[in-house]
Amino acid sequence: MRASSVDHYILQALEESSEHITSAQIYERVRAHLPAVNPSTVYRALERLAHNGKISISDLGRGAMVYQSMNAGAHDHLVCQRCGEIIHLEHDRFKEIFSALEAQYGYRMVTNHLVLWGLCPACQSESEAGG
Amino acid sequence: MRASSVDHYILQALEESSEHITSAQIYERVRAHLPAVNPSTVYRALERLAHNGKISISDLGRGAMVYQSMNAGAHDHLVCQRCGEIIHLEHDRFKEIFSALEAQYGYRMVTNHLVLWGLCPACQSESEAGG
DNA sequence: ATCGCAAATGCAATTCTTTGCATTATAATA
DNA sequence: TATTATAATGCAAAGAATTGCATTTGCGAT
Repeated sequence: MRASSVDHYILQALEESSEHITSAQIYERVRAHLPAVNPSTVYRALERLAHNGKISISDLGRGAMVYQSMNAGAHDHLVCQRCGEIIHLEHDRFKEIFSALEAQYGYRMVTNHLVLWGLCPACQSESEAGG
Repeated sequence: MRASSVDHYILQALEESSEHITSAQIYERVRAHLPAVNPSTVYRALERLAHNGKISISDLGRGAMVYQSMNAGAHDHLVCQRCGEIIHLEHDRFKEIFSALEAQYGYRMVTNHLVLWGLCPACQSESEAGG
């Protein structure tokens, strides 16, 4: 496996940002160091890093995938399908199930930024009113 | 809320297929009934149906979203990040956690086709061998 | 230093999905 | 029937992400 400076700057961008960031944001930050870098290079690097367990990719319903370092503490998300509100959940909540799955299927669980969808209290009310 | 024949044919296509199907497959089946229908109409209908809790949308890593009827029994997926193998999980496994989340946050959980990522036994070996 | 291989990259094209805007269809009301 | 409001649609363009292919780069072996 060869090191890549793109990988380095991507990881740096992810470590520096406390929140999940989009590929566009990552691309901008990489470009600050490598002005001529191509978007596809960044996408490929992101895919490679995810493949190797360095980062994780989630769809939080923002229209673009968001990325985070695996070094950041594992946490999960409860997202309102309507208004997009995001609640962060302790990953410990799922540890038991994940362990059971690993034991049962021999899988090594990779997910540590699970996304659960629901309707927040406010949007439930609107939902009942509107149909 | 107005009825739409597109909605009808989409639901029909989903009920007829035991497995998750892609938007392309759905589009083809709707077009069998409405030859001139536009892709964006189908995408919008899919979004609408998901919004109204009739169907669910999942990314199973196939390069395109897959769709399923909410009438199909709730089940979740354990997907190998490398080879794409899909294991179906009983949704009951998560019922307890979901109930706890609903109680704690007042959310109504919508997810019933959760996707968990991992590495299957075979791909773990390859992973250790290859780096 | 040179050679050769595999990984990484650039570029353009393609695929998948969403969005803006004008138009059409539907249902309720007058 | 005519009117109005809202939902659904078509079309084209934009956005997000992936892919094919040729080129370049980095590393090890010679």
